[in-house]
Amino acid sequence: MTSQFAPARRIAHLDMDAFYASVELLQYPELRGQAVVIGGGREHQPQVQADGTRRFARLRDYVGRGVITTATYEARALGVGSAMGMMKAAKLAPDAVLLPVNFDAYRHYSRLFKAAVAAIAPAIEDRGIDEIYIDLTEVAGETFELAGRIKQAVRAATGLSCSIGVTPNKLLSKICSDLDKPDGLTMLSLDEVPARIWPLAVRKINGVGPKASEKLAALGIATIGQLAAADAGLLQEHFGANYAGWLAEAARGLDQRAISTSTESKSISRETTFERDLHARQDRAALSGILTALCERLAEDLRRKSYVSRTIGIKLRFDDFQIVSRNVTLPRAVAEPAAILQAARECLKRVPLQRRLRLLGVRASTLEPPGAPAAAGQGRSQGELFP
DNA sequence: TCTGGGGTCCTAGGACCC
DNA sequence: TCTGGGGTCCTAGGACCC
Repeated sequence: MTSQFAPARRIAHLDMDAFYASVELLQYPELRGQAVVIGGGREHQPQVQADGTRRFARLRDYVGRGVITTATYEARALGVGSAMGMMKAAKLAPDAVLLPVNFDAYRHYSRLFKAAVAAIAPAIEDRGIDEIYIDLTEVAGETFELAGRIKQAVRAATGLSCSIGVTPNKLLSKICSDLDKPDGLTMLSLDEVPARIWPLAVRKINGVGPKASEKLAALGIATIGQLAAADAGLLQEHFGANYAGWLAEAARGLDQRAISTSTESKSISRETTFERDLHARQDRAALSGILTALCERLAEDLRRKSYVSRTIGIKLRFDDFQIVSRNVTLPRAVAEPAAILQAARECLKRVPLQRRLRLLGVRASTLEPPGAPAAAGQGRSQGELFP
């Protein structure tokens, strides 16, 4: 794709610092400097006391199956962090302040920071609520000054800090935004990859997760530099041609992916983990109520986002954490709760339900805008087969 | 008393079509 | 009596990410 005439790309990755926790600190400034974790449901709201001060729940008070979504840097110093079960975290940091998630507030600040960036650099790829890629290639200005201006604009719009990496591609920028957190700004060119990227753990590569890094470790490959030096045949043997080829490119800091500005969803889903594991027979009524509620919420999501869905699926997680899914593609797209529920029930019939269930989810995929003509050649309706 | 909820992409096999 | 090479659509599972 890169022609010899194309200008060198300048891709930024911007990551908000401890985003959920930082938004909470805007509302509760008296917690600044303390260990604070965000997680759980609507319980443990701060209580306003008679003298006007607020009383906060502590991590030790938590009972349930929630995980931490974000922790302040003070809390991270105690060994707790994202995705850790809160019961486990409570052992490490019982005195940490516990706040419930407040997605409405996070979405609000997410819109604010993205709008502030878009006013400077419009080519933005959304990567969730708290991070974006920005293509600065066509934006006038020297890179360091430009990145500083973006950080300042984010702070002015939200009162929050962020960390930015700027490099020739998304892969390196993602790594670099994490190198100097919080409030960091890291720039890197391709010829700096050996000195600054190769010493890092392979896990720092976006796309190398727990499974792949463990397999690599077993091969004696711990750092990105070792990955870059690894034998191509060896990698292919263990990871397949596709992933092995990508690993080798990534280790050299090469990545041609363009910024994607599309906002179309591929699927929409709702799921819930029960307070206690449920059995298909003994807890039939409870499960039925939960399934109905999930379908209603999914229908509401579809309506709000103006989609109809041709494929409805369910997801179950059993008490042993095994996940199974079933889905069905319908002759025509649906969005009504009753139609979703009917399809979900059909899917559920195809799952053996011996074990207790921990989680139930409903998913809508093959999304279309409502009223769009059915895509030609898709599906095989009885009507077409037997005119 | 481990382990949330919302997503994307990839793989692999089978059905079916030309 | 057997052999093709595409291609799309669909399902289920898994890795990974925020």
